[in-house]
Amino acid sequence: MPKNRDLPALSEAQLEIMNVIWDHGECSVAAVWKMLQERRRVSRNTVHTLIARLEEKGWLSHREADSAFLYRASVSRERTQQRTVERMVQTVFNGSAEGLVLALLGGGRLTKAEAARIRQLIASAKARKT
Amino acid sequence: MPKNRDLPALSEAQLEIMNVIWDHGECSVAAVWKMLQERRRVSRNTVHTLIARLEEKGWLSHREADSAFLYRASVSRERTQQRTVERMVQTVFNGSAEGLVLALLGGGRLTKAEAARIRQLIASAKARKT
DNA sequence: GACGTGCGCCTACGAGTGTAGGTATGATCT
DNA sequence: AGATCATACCTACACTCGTAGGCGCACGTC
Repeated sequence: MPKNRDLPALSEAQLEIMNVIWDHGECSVAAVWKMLQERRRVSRNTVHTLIARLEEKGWLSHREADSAFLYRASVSRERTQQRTVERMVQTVFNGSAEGLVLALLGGGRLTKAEAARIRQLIASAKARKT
Repeated sequence: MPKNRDLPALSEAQLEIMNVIWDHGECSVAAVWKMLQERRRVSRNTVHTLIARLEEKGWLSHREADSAFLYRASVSRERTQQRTVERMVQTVFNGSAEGLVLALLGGGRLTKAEAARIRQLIASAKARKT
């Protein structure tokens, strides 16, 4: 179980793979390939290479089943997301978490409903902590 | 004026450069180098190469002054931050801005004061919008 | 006029990434 | 048994990135 403190950030293509596996649990290469295929054309071998490299670095592990390898994530999506956000707060927002929230709200990309739900999230987080 | 819609994400070293220039306005290579030098050892030529490549891609532009080039950002820090957050919401949080805020709050990295300020930010954003 | 110093520029190199072609092996179908 | 298919693995290539060495030019100093 590698602590993903050590792991560097995932690239976009790598995240695509991880997302599929986080969504579907254990997957064969072919399964991941088919999922990706729905959104963009990519070769099976490309997916294999990406998966193999992710395993090398500790993001995935596999077991053999039914004459094919099933891969599963060795790092949870939640911890990865948290690490990514922390990293971004540091590098892009100079350590200011408020800066990030400001950018999120100021981007003009949020619907009112989203903004409302976010407000509520933060309110309830406060309730839990105090 | 390139819309940074087109520009891909900045790497960490690239962001280091951009942050210096965003903080100090127009800078010569030597100036940026000295700023970075305070935090980590890096060659002047490295800084030059990074800056040149950033200019190639439209993040920076320069003018000549006093027998040296002064570089300035052609994309604002705010828009870059917003683009980065949006990109992250899409790729890491599957389009869910709430997911991002949840990860931010759940990371255990925020002090109570930070959380409070964030709440206030969101409250005032609401006030401005309604 | 020689000389150091600062600066822009060209070149390079190792690592990582995205992409994929080819090969070998084992299962399945006819 | 032979052909087809799925799968894992090896190899490769172009590109980016971080890092830096070295060259040449201009300018001030001695």
